[in-house]
Amino acid sequence: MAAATTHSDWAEETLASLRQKGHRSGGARHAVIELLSRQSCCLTAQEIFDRLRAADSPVGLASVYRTLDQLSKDGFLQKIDLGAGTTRYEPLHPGGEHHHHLVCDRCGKVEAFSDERLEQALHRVEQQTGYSVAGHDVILRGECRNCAS
Amino acid sequence: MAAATTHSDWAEETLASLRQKGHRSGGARHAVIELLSRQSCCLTAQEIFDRLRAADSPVGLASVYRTLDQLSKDGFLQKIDLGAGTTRYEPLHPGGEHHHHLVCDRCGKVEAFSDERLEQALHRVEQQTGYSVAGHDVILRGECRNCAS
DNA sequence: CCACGAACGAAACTCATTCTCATAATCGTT
DNA sequence: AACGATTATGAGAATGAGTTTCGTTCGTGG
Repeated sequence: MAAATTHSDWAEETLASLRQKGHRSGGARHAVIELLSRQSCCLTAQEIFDRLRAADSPVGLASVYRTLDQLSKDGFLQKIDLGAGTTRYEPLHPGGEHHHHLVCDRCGKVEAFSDERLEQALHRVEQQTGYSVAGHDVILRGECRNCAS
Repeated sequence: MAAATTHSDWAEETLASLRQKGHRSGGARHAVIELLSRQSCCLTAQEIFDRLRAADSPVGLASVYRTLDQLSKDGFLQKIDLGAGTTRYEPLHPGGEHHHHLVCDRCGKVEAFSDERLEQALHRVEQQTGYSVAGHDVILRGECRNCAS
């Protein structure tokens, strides 16, 4: 695989980008980025807030949202809306694999999947639209193996 | 074309299904269904509420949500979450064409598209997951022709 | 070390959606 | 056609995610 970024790489690159853009390094943003870098699955803002509270980094909820918003705009996070009324966020590894999500409507479990042919089909459609497509979201809904039985 | 349902068919089938399930026919639900049947593009609950208010059918917002929820569960409506914080709904024509959405991040415009190869790729992925997949959502985001210039 | 301005946190606020509950309407039964 | 059981409805309160405001804190260049 062509140099997929590791978790700590992601945090470093993200912080470096912020520094380069002239931002200062505050404690709240650093804590959010550090927490995100250690997660592979997607988190909600509230979960991030709660976990940082439970740990030794009492951040404000507003700072969590500010950070998530900023990182999403800069392309370091992917916003994922699974339809449950809360947005989820997960690190986006540039050059790393691109994946989508599979949600169990019954138990709420979320899994990731990726498929090259699907990406190709999406790419082809994106060309045809006439839009300059910046990205796409794909969500499959159904029942997971456990719930289906 | 292979018997795609017409708009009024959709309303009739939807009402028939409710009757068959032992529901009574109230005015609010009927008004919501009737309004939806006349729309091809997706609407938000608030838009439905406002339009019915503006017309001669003063329904309660709770009734709008109740109806939308019920019809979604029964498979007559598709819930569409475009990420703007509000859920949209549109009639689902059984046997009719299945489409997805293209959203302009700048002006908010929504267009529909459909692509057979994309559906095939999705279907193939769905088989591989091990889930019993009930449906899928695909959203393409970008800038429309107007906004890109 | 200072001053400036960015980053922060608490709390008020917005807005979509859900809940509660009293009232009105529907429909099978008489 | 009236009755009664029960469902549908609507107003408004409640919830909860996300945003805004604003005074305070803190990082950083000078």
